[in-house]
Amino acid sequence: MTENSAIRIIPRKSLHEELVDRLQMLIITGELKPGSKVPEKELCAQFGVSRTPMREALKVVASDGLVRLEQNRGAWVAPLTISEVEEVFPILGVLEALSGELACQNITDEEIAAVRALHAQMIKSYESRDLEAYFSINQKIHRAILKAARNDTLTASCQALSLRMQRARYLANMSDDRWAAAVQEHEKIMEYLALRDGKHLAQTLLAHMRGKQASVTKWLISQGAQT
Amino acid sequence: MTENSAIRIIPRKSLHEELVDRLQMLIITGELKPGSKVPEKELCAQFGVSRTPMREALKVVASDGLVRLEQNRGAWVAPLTISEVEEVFPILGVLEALSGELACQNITDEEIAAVRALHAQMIKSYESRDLEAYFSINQKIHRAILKAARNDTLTASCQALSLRMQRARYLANMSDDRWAAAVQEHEKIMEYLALRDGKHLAQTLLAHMRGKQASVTKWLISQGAQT
DNA sequence: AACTGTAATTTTGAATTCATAATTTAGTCA
DNA sequence: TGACTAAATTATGAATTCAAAATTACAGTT
Repeated sequence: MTENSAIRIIPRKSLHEELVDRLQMLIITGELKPGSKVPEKELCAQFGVSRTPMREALKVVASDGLVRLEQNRGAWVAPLTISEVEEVFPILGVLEALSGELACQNITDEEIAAVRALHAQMIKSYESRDLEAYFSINQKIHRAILKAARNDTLTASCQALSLRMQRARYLANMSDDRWAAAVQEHEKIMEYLALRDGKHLAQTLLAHMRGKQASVTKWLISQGAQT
Repeated sequence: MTENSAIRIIPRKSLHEELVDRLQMLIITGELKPGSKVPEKELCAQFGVSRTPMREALKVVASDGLVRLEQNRGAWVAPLTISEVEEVFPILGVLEALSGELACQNITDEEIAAVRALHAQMIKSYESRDLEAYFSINQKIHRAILKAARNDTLTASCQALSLRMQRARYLANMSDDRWAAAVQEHEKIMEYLALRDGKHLAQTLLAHMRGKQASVTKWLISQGAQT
């Protein structure tokens, strides 16, 4: 088990950047469980790298809040608490609202058409109750709006915070009601974006985020999560 | 010069955390100049640490956007561009607006009194045209409001983005007009905070940030900064 | 003198090594 | 048996080492 069973050589960017992505993935998908210890040695073996780049990556992931470093006690996967959700969603709300306003100022007709296509796909996923596909396309839509906002810093900020919430969204099933409401909200988002009505788009995105927050919080409570 | 000339042993927290703070300081104060190479070796010698914790710190600072890492070419101090300012200030605007709203919901009478005291000190600094003190107290006020918002994530996000703008604010002299306007805005901020009028406080903080942006942009242009 | 190609040097990224702190295990005694 | 102590083990933080890449210095050519 120590040798070659699951080793993958990583070429692409720098090792530590790649490892940052991998670590984030492991945490988001729940392969590394909230509150558990990050098994530094095993991960090094799994990815076939030494401790140096792995530890560099852990420092970066820690600065994003996905893990916590304890002096002389190593790295721990940050638990996902209700109060964290209550902190992060309002921030994401105002950031997405801003992204909506900026997008309305900058988006091209082609980009609107592309979002419309994604929106149509998403509706199909909803109608066939394909949650996996729905989430994936949903993310693409939000990313497309962010891209149209032409603000890389905003994109980076949103993505860093989204990551922290994603592991909840990944695992939380929406209620039927919430899903229907979310789709309704997306109809409005699409409409205001097409009209380039920044004010209303911002409002709708903010409300959309509040809906998500409520849904995630409800799920967390049902799971008996920490405050 | 290689030995003991300016070596300081660093005890406090973990080396890399301490180094993150030091690096940020060096960049904010302009000791490390925008666009210049980060002299890894010299810094290691200066702080009396090996390359490992220094490089860990650089990775973290890079993820905050203060330095850029180039594959096999080391770390470079991120240049401060006009477009970066135009990206970051609007984000800071909505975040501070949010902090204002939340602060109005949560702030105690004692905290309001403390902010009022800071405000009075700041006015004194203004009247004696002590820019250094003014900036320092100004920051304290914004931090106090953030603290009253009771949202650590918001605090962290604001501080990360503020850092990137601070090196401009550090070096840029305000015009007399801008300074007077800023003080006026702070009067309103104080007033709405005392009334716990979140909506108006948010608006005022947003406008305040727009004023800062304009002032910094103007200065950058006068310096012939990059777009 | 300017240009090009090559060798020496330096810098960088990553693995390894080492000292120390934390944890586990083993052993002692009540 | 169970609590306490001390030794052994392991994990962590940081320094050092090493290979590869980039930069610099330099010789030879025009």
